[in-house]
Amino acid sequence: MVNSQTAGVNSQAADRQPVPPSGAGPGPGAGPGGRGRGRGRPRSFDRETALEKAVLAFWEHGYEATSVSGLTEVMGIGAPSLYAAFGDKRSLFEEVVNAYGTRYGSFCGRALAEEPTARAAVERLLREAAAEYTEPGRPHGCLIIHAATNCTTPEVEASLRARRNADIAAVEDRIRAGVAAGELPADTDTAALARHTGAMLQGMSQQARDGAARQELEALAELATRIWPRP
Amino acid sequence: MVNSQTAGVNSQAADRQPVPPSGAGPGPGAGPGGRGRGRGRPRSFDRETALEKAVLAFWEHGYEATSVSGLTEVMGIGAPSLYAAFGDKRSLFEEVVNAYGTRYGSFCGRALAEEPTARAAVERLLREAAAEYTEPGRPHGCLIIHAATNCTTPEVEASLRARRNADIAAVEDRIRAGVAAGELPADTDTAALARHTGAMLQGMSQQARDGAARQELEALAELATRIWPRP
DNA sequence: GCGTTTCCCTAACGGTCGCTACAGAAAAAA
DNA sequence: TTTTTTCTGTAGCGACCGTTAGGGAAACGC
Repeated sequence: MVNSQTAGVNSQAADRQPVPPSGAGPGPGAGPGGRGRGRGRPRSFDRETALEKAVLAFWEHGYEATSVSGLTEVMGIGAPSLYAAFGDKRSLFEEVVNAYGTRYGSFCGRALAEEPTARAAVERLLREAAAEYTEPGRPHGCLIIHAATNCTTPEVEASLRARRNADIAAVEDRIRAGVAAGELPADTDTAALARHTGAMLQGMSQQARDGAARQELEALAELATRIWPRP
Repeated sequence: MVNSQTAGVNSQAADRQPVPPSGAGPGPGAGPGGRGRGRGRPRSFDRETALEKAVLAFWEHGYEATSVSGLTEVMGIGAPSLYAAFGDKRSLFEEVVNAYGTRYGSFCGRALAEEPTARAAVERLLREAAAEYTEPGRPHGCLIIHAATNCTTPEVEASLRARRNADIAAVEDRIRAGVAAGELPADTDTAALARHTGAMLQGMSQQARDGAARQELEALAELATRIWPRP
């Protein structure tokens, strides 16, 4: 009665893949949209640009407070185009979170991977977070931390929570590697140090949202590194 | 056309005062509601009990995600009774925040006021926060920190933000007093220490929401105090 | 040119939101 | 008792939510 179709899930099988695994470069076809060759009319908007707008919207207002009509407005497309290109709101948000991670959150992984010691890695992580969280011209703080607190959709909340805990686990892995390498005492409480790093990141993100300036967050980062065992 | 009344603000001038400044004790009249003597039918529910339920609901789900229908359900009253007793959703939330502060957040002010030194005050503040934020049988974390992030009503978000910043300012006042008393070096960066304390509280609150146990938060609190100038 | 395929726009769906008119019930005051 | 005042339950308001038919319009392969 409500939906006389098969099961009313989704009738049009649009492309909807997060990112087509095309070869290197911007891909074939310089036209707008340009996702290789299709049979019919090509998309009239740039998917990546629209996704970036969605990232900024979700980043600033969070999952719930960002309405689909608000999304269509900032993305410059109609609701049916949004649903055809990204699926429903949740899958768009999922894609947004991934895009955020690669475009804005990559400094975390880089700091952990590129620095020679665990201590230097965490120091750089916190220092760069102070800058990232207060970068002018974009929302302050971290999307992963703030976009899905107090959410009526528990799965969304749980997904970001899992991401946060995974990030802390990554820090702990790096610290453990430092202990194994002999940089840190063998009895170092790696879990506590990692959790402390995560708590500092989360506190800094909240402070950034509450109006703290970059210098203040950097002072915070500097303070936080004092707890480490003397080198 | 929409509202043929005067301005449609509020027709019934119910009592709606947050807490009647009655004398000490539970007040006159042991009956349910018992707000002195009124002329008509007395309220059939206990206002304080209902408010406490609202505190827990807002605490757990936040301002936006707590619907009025959800509130009426947990409070055990109908929507008109809620509006007559507490005004609209926002003023109820305001009252909830105040009630939370006096019933669950008072440990902050006590720690700052009762300890002999600034360092001991902050240490106790963090240690007790670890316990408060993970207390079984009630929502984890802090309502002030989490109930109005990503809010479609900017005033509500701003109100809690102001409260957080005021709390940090209170910590800084205590630290400054410690400097003035000679407990701490005269060149102590009081603002940074206070902000660090606030960031730790916020990080601990988020960790509590993300599933951290009391012991883990206590380890965090212990770590955080290492940054203080040696006594 | 053709037909086909896909996209975009308008409009609307059912559901929930915060909020309230209205009438009836209940208790205090007379 | 009667009168007056207030509370409570039903039922519904308009607005917005996320989501989707359905009908042109546009660009492809041929």
